[in-house]
Amino acid sequence: MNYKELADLIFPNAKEISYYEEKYPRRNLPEGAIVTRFAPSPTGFVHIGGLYQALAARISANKTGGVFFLRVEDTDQKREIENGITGIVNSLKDFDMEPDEGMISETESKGEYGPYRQSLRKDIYQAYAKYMIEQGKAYPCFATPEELEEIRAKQEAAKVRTGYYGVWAKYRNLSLEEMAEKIKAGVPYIVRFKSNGREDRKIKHKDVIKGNVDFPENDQDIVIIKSDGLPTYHFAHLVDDHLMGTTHVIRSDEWLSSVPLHLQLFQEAGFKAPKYAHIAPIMKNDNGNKRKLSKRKDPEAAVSYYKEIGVPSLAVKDYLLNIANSTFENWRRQNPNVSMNEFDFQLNKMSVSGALFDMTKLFDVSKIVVSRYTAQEVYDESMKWAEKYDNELVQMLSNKEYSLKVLGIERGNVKPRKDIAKWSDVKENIIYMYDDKFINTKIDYPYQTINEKQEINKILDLYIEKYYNENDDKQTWFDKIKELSGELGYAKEVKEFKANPDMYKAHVGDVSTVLRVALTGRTNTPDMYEIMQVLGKDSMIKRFEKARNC
RNA sequence: GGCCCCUUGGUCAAGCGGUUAAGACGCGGCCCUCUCAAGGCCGAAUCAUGGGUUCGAUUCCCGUAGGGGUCACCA
Repeated sequence: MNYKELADLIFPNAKEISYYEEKYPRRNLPEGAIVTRFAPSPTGFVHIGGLYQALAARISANKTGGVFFLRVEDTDQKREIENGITGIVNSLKDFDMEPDEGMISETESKGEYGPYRQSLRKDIYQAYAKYMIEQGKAYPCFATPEELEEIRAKQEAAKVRTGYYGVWAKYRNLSLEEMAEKIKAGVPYIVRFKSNGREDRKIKHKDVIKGNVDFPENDQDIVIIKSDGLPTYHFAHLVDDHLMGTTHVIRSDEWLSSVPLHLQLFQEAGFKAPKYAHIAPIMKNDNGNKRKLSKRKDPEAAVSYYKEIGVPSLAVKDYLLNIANSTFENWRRQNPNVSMNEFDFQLNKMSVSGALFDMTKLFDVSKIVVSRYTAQEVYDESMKWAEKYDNELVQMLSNKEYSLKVLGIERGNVKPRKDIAKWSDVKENIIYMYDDKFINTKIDYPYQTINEKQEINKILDLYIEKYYNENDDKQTWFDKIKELSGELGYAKEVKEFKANPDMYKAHVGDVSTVLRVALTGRTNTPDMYEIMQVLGKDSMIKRFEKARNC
């Protein structure tokens, strides 16, 4: 019995690895091109941290003329969810980060290095596992869960490291004959890597993000093929990233401690190891404690959350890039309308420690993004959002011509309004502009300095009858409000009032407030001239009437 | 517990042996011919800690504390 015969016994139908090596030739890409991937498990919604990694990967590939692919790691069928891949594919699409290769739906993929779904690559993994056995670098292990438990208990009692290694690896040194015998007798087994590492030796590694990291060598005989015939993450990583030509593994830093193992795997298999970039997770402050954003506890951990509240995906990406490379913010200020692909993104400039997710900052970024939108764009995006989440807003927006005017207030000029962070803000922002929402709703008019009914009515009547003219330009319009103020004994200028407060009842600002409150039911609104223009005289008369009867 | 990583204002952070320790969000104030928003100006607020090394440490080394990760037939 030799390794080859043992390998044949275990994987009688597996192909030679040369078959796959030829089938998936090395990529022909320019020097420095980054081939990288997003490799999630279809076990739930896409996490904001996952999107963050994917963004770093997508941009790195774009910048270098490389490849970004989507590989689905579904080797744990127990944890899989219904339509998990679709969720991932759609999330990437929502953020305009579609992969160059990989899964494009639950079952379909594109690209020459597939399948891109690990459960469909079973034959490939087995071929490579067979190869490892032939080389004497892997072996069948017959340990039952009970035996493993027993080993662990002994290790804990002896206060030594737990795991399957060295003298504890009880099936590691079985003779090939003994192994064959058990297999033929039908004893269940899995396949383990035969580590030649030593815990007392150190390896040096340079992570693209974390920099120099030293570890002890790996000496664990980790499982490479599970009892269901599928590989573990580590082995799938070795095989897939080798065959798919990955140059950079960009992943969450919880994997950092697996680096010694992965390097060893590549070394022993005789393949070139990729570079590793371990990204710090996005954290949340939970009662003074920093912790990872949790899928279970934090709604904002799901990328779908941002879609639901209507934060533009571009804003989420801008914010994330802000965290990724702090120079981005400044660049963005200088290049407000340039694609983020033009930004000189540096993987190695990413933060080594986890940043707290700052929703306020995200909204600020978002307000800037939205302020650059035209009224038409705000309209389109709000409508798209509303159709899914807010019927009343759809109904309001269905009056398109009018809505465009409303959304156009203080928009498109040099100092565009910066008050919408998310589409779910829109309704509250504009609802008072719609007569059918305003006229028949009970309003508590928040009058301020001038709050006597009679005086208010006097202002409203005089203004609409004597002063207001729809054709006035803004300056004339305001001059008339001043005149109105003067006629009724109010100061035409605020400064004048402040200088001689005893000579006037109040000032032009107070008069304006009366008009504003009567018109909108609010003390704070955008520019009142524009509001009147959009409302039109008929609506103004109706609104003044309503205010008078209140 | 072992191993590994991290620690600059409330938050994101620049910094890479000599700086008045940038900038952004948030906060406070003032100014902006009517209120907001925006904008402009100003301000409060940071190098976890103890030892070294050095003429000089935020920066380099060691320890301590705190935080995080990892120790599966899960990824």
